[in-house]
Amino acid sequence: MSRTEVPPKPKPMTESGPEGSYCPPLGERPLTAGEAERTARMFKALGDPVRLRLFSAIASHEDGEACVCDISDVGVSQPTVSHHLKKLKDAGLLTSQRRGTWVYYRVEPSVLAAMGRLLAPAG
Amino acid sequence: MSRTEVPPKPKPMTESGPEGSYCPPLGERPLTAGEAERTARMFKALGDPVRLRLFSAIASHEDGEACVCDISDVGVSQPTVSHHLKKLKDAGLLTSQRRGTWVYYRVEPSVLAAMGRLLAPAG
DNA sequence: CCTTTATGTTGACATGTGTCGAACCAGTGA
DNA sequence: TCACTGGTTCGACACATGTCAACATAAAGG
Repeated sequence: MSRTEVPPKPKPMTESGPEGSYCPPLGERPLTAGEAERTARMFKALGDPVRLRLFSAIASHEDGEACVCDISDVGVSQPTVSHHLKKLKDAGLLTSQRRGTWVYYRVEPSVLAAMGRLLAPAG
Repeated sequence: MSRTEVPPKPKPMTESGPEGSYCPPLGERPLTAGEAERTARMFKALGDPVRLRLFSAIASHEDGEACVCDISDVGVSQPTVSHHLKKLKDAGLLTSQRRGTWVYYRVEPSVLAAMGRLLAPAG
C-alpha cells in the first residue's frame, strides 16, 4: 500500500486539554507524592528508546501527525510498535484518530509544554 | 545528630560538563537509535515518583544541594533512597560529594538544560 | 461473502525494577 | 580501640515491562 492520497482529511485540531494537573518547576519546591505520581507517568512514557523514537517521529512529521505505517521502522515488530503507541497515548502524550484504513497519531501540545515548564531554569 | 553546622564547606561548583551528547528537540527530526538510547536514560531516571521527589527536593533545596538526611522522608526505606539516588547519579542528573559525616547531592545543571531543550516548542 | 491490507489485542516469556532487611563501610568522638 | 550514626551495598523477592508470535478486528475491493 502506497498511502499517498489521504482520505477525507478532517480535524484541524483546535481544542485539546484533558490535562488540568499542574506541576511546578522541579526546582521551585519539593513535589508532593501526588504531583510526583502524575508527573512521573509522563517521564516514564518517554523513558524508553523505542517510544522516544516514535514520539520524535510523530512530532517532527508533516502537520504534526503521522500514520503508523510512516513510523513503524524502529527495529521492533509491528505489535510492539502498537503497544508503545498505546502507552504514549495512555500517558496523555499522543492522541489517535482513524481515517479510513489508517490510524493517525499526533502529539498533545499542552502536555509537551507542561513537561517543558517542569524542566525550566527553576529559580 | 542535628546537622546544623556544616563542616568545611568547599566546592563552589564551577566547571561541570561530562555531557557532550547533544540531541535535537524532539520535534525537529526523528531521533536516531543512539540518540534515543542516551536520551531515554535521562527520562527514565525521572520516570519514578520517588526519584522525581528526591530530585525535586534537591533542586529546590538551599544552595542547590542537599544532604541525604534532608530528603529521606519520601515514604521508602533509607536503602531504597540510596538506591534511587544512585540511579539518578548514574543517569548523570546528580553529583554527590562526601563532606565529613554527610553526603551531599546536587543537580547537574547542564543536563537539566539539555532536557529542557528537548521539549522546546520544536519547529 | 471472501481476500487483502492495516492495526490492535492476547498470551507467554525473559528481563528489568522497586523494595526491604541485613550486612557493610566511613567518619566522629569518647 | 570501641561504639555510634549516616550512608551504601548485598541478597532476595514480588511485580512491572518489553518483546514476539498468534489471533482478532476494521476498512476496502472484488
